[in-house]
Amino acid sequence: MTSSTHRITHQREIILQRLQSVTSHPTADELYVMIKQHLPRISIATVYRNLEWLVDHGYAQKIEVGGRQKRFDGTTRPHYHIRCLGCGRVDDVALPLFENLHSPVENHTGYVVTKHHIEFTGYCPQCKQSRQKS
Amino acid sequence: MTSSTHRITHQREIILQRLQSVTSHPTADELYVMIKQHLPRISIATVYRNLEWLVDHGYAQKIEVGGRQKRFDGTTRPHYHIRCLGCGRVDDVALPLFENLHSPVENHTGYVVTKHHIEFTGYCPQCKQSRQKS
DNA sequence: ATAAGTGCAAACGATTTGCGACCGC
DNA sequence: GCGGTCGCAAATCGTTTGCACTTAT
Repeated sequence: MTSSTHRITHQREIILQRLQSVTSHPTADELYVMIKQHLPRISIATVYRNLEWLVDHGYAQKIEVGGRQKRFDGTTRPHYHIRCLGCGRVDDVALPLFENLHSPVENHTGYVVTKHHIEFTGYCPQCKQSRQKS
Repeated sequence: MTSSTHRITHQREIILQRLQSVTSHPTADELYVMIKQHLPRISIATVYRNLEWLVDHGYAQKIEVGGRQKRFDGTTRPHYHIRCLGCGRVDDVALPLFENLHSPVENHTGYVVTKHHIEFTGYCPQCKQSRQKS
């Protein structure tokens, strides 16, 4: 933990700070436009590389849900998500974690289980009204 | 349900049949190679188009899990999955469904919830031994 | 000096699309 | 003949990579 040279670079700091400033779960390119306002010359490659780095070093998490793009979350505490099938937005779901599922699953699958994730899908408050029996 | 012209074409039939012939959860290109043995001139575009069609018409499901490629499932009964972080394979998890989660989630998120999915991740029997404290 | 990090542009892998040919009614 | 479907190739989208240049120590 206490080695290496540059560790938290300026770019990394801004990226994490922008990620933590929102409660949404932005995609890399959504973050890219947010970050550009603070670092106009940053490249999308740096955003991807540093998001990966932040995840690997326990500063953020990548949430692997459906939809084409990956999304990122500035908190590392595990929690569940709900994704809108209309607009793609992702919100947190405040449900207690089901920790106790892992061992029964290990028993019948033979896997070692490291994590689980629950993704709900549906329509967000905005999208649900703009589709009253279209 | 009873309209249109061609409905189940030969290609669609073979694709669904191949998909249903396996208990794994193949990606589009894994299916493509399986299907080519029966329809050597089929194109990958047809596979994608028809998988989409089969899903939309209730013959199959797309399982939106992590990893880069989408996977398909020849059964439409909802169930949970576990994905191996080593080799990427996906297996079924025989856990009863948590149907009762939807209304509490609707209440606190304001979404209309249509589905949910649980994805476990870990290491499959094969991969877990080939990584004894590497 | 040197190892890590950056920006840019090109490469990549998965999926989608435009289009002319084709098939079954 | 007509609408739906097909195969092919090209296009697109999200993400990753190679490389030459910069930066902090």
